[in-house]
Amino acid sequence: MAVDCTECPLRELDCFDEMSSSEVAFMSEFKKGELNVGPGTPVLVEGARSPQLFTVLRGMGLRYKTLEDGRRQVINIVMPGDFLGLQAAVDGEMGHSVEATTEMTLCVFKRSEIWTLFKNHPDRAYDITWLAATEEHFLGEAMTSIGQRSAIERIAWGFLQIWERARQLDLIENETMEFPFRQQDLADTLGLSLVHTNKTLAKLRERGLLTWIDGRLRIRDHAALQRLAVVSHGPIHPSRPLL
Amino acid sequence: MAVDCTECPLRELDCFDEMSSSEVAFMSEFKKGELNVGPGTPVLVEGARSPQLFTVLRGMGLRYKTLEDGRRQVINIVMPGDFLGLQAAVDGEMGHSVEATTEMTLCVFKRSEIWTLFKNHPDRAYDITWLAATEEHFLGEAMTSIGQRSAIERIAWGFLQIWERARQLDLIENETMEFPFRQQDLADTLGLSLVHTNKTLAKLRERGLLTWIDGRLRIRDHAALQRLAVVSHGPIHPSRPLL
DNA sequence: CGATCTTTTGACCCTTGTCAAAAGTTGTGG
DNA sequence: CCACAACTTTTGACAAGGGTCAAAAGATCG
Repeated sequence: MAVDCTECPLRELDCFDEMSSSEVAFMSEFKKGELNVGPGTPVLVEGARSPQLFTVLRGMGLRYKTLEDGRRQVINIVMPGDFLGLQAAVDGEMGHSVEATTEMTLCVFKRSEIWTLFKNHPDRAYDITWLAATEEHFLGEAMTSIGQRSAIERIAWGFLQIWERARQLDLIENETMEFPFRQQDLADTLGLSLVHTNKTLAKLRERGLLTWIDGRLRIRDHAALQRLAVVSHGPIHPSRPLL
Repeated sequence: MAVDCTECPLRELDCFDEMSSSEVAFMSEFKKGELNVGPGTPVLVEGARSPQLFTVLRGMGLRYKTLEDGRRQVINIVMPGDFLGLQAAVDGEMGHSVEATTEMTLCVFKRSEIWTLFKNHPDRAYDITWLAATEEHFLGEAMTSIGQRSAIERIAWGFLQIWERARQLDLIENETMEFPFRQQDLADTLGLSLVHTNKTLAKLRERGLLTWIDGRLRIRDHAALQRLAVVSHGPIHPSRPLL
């Protein structure tokens, strides 16, 4: 039932690094199994210790933090290839929660073996650090969006990010991609209210920049969105590690 | 002139992990020298490759990103013990810039040796990952502040963070700490305008929660600030690695 | 003692948030 | 297959938090 790392469908993609056969062999051993969860299932919980680490094999979800009074900030959108639980692995506990939005399949690793990994597989350890540093990079960009951009700029920026990731993962079919989130999720991602998000979205639609119907997103004018988003120098990584 | 790692003043602090003598010996070798820079000096530049990595030994600064039209988002405040340049080390280039605000002393490491570190010093490699994961954690919190909190909540939250870090670094003297930034810096950190930051700051002062005079900050009512900031569960780390 | 930078104030108003309700969707059980 | 509950999207009206502009008041410094 479970996919063996030797035939991991993600590894085929151009956006992921090549892996030597010994690396693949090690990952096969490191992988303890697969977890299948349905929409709405919490995968990791803020503040909790998790004995497990995951790599998303299939499906989408959200990472988020909640304030005591219920306000929620979505940190980012979880897509295939994302590595989950690193904070719990090194820090002891998670700084945010992760929840599946669609049905989702995760490769499961054992947290306690991460130390072995560092000791015996420096190349893989380096990859983990790469991922952490890259995530840090992304969060800096996201912070800049929320802190500096106007509502319409933020939404344009957000969709460009999502679109680019989907493109790399080959998730775009017929010019559209699956986008299974609610407007509320988008609002919480960008630090906007639901109502204002809705109205701003309408403007983008009216201007013919994008459509979002039946859970599928379509970018119709990429260039115009980029202009709107005031994108800074965006060096897109050719490929990244996969765990 | 340069401080040898064996007598690193930071290592004495409770907030940093103990280091074995062999670890110290390795760091001594890893350290290539010291860099002394004055206020306003750029240490790392967004988008640039840097052949060097740094650990802040003394002084304060800012990490920030700028948009093409000049808007600036401060990612966080740089304090002693902070490790700078990881993104450039693994990614090739920095996702943000770093600038010294006060005079600053930095320990200098050679980027190219980081791979040796991963190979021969898994414990130190693990520490680097720990730092990256913890930074990620912090950025998530900061994003939540900017995205969800009101102006007064953000400022309260921000000062609490800064105060806590200063406390750990034993930087509080006479109930006050050095805080060498401008209101504009604070505004750019929290995603607020200068004017509004100024007015909100005045409210906090009037309520007797804090003072900020002559570049020194004083928290007068810590509990009230925490209530204002709607702090979520804040597990403070007993100690962290130092590089 | 100007020149320059930072902080403070006041006036004004625009972007975004809040409230409320209608309209559209989806799913469930009878 | 309909009816109803529950959820999401859309609209409109209104309020306000926070932004912008401009200028005065304080600092800093050569």
